[in-house]
Amino acid sequence: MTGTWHEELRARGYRVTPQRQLVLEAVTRLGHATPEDICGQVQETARGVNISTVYRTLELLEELGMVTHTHLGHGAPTYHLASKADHVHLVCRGCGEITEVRPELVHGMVAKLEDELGFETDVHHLTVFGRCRECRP
Amino acid sequence: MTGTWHEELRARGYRVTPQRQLVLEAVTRLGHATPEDICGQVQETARGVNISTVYRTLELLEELGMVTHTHLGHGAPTYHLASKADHVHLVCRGCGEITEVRPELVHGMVAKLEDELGFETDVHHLTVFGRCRECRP
DNA sequence: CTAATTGCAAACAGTTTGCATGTAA
DNA sequence: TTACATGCAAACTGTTTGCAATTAG
Repeated sequence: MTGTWHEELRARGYRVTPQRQLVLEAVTRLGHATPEDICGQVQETARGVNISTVYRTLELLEELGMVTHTHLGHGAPTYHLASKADHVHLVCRGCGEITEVRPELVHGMVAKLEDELGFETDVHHLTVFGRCRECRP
Repeated sequence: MTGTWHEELRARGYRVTPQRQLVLEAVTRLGHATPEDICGQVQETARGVNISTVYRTLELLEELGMVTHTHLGHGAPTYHLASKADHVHLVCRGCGEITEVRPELVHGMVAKLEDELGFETDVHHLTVFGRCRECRP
């Protein structure tokens, strides 16, 4: 598994660096992590990695299809492993709780957008804001 | 119609100021406008209104339920009149086109989230990213 | 009058960029 | 050896805040 993306990077003319490995490990371990979270995690594990390197690496990993990001609130976006991203996010405006739900719950909507408009939904990036059971009026 | 929200403001101890009227007019005229767009529009119409006043006013109007905002991309959020906000946004990652669709298209999803999880969806804030017919692979 | 509101400047968070230095291949 | 990557500092965008001056009621 480790070798796989090393080849992928090299095949495209990119290099495998310790920083890139550390960032990917941090995304794997943390899930739903902001660039700053990732930077912090990496700095604990080892020597410092600059925040701008984290941004550049996340951009690269996203381009390679290994990670994806979502906007869960007002601040920084959060990053996931793409392989663990098969869910939709619910964000409660009351308590701020983030819930991951099965993508089947939105299949009806996705099918309608497809049939009526030819629009292909990016389900992994979908975030639904609202109020959870506990926070409803 | 003009008088209505003036009363509303005063009743809550807020004041009706020229700046607040101009910002509301700009939101009405522009639709899908960022704070900066709104500031620009207001400055054309009349004497300058500071960007920080625009932010403070939008916050107030949102609290009063007169406007809402959505995040349609990476940059600044866009503001609408709440009375014209009864739609869901589709954003195409290819051409950047923003489409407004009838909220009925997502009623199935909303009902499922409600039934299965007790989650109340904020439909007006919902933005679906993906690819439009023209930009699909 | 006087408390709410504004403008301004400064602080702030998140992100991007230019460039000299370092390093994977 | 050399093109790619990093670190650093500086610029930049979007937003918030403190405070003195202004103004609606």
